Amino acid sequence: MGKPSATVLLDWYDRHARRLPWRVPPGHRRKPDPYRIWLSEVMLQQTTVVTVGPYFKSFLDRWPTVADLAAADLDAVLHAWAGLGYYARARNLHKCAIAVAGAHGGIFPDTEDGLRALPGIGPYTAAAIAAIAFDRPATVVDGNVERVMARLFAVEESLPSAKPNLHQLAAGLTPQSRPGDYAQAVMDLGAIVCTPRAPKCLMCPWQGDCRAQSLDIAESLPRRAPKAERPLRQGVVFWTVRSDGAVLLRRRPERGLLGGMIEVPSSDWGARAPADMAQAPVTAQWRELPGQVSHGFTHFQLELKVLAARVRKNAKAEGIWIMPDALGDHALPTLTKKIVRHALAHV
DNA sequence: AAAACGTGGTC
DNA sequence: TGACCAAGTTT
Repeated sequence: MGKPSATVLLDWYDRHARRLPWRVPPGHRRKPDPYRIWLSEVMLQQTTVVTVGPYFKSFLDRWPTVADLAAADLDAVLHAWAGLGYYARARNLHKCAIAVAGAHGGIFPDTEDGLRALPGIGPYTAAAIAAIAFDRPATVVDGNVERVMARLFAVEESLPSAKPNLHQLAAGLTPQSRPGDYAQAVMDLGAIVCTPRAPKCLMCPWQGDCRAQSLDIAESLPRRAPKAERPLRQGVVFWTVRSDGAVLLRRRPERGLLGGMIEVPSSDWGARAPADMAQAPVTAQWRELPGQVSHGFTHFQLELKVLAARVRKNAKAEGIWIMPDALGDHALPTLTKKIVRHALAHV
């Protein structure tokens, strides 16, 4: 079985490359803007191309350069990021913009090590920016590349322990010529042809070099260690409506889950919802709304009952009073939006 | 080093 | 419909 050829893959890429908002088409003379490459790569961390599209365009429209983004309020960035998830990315994005616009004079580092030192840029993103924006022969390894390598070389060891091996196999194929296009080509191959389920091996430019295909085990690779089960957590949220119509929300702490985002005040989330009103933001006549709000996080499933009450115009409470019409002006993550929708529909 | 960290789409 | 997964990083 021959070694998979970068040239063969690049030929395939020249014909099949996806047209993406942040991508310079293959063979194009224009150089990619490192700011756009960085912005897209951070947004694409654990997030699909389809989801990222509109966010990328609105960020670029609003903050065309890294200096513009650095000058923005963190609140505005979190608001614009709302719905994308993994909100630490938005805080690190802002930190990184400030670092680049400040200490680096508005110029992104052009080496993996230099990039790796910036907030929110890990091994994958540093390699991707070095390759795509600066055409350096960095080895770019994301989930697609891991899958492609596991199949090409029929790696039976399971993830995540196989990561170092897969990285080394990927490094052995990385070319000196057109490394940026090559990196995107392997990822496109994984997204279009070498898909997790039902890979289209007959369309693959590397089919003659793929051990997994010759063994007819492509779809079963890469193997993965069983993932931990997601426990169920429960709680109650307090939908507090003031006599002028404003509702009570609050900002979550900067660190941790949904850090810095706006939430509806709630009890702790535990194995069971608390039975008393001890954690209510105000003393009031609480009434339970029908149904509940369910939301899945990466590491637990959440179920929330909604309690509602009306309070006087001069009621004192920790938080932010917001008119329902103005909710769009704030950084509401999807969980908060679900609760708001549920409360508005049932109160 | 293992766990924390969101969300939406797919089959 | 529930499990799986997506251009990972941080602590």
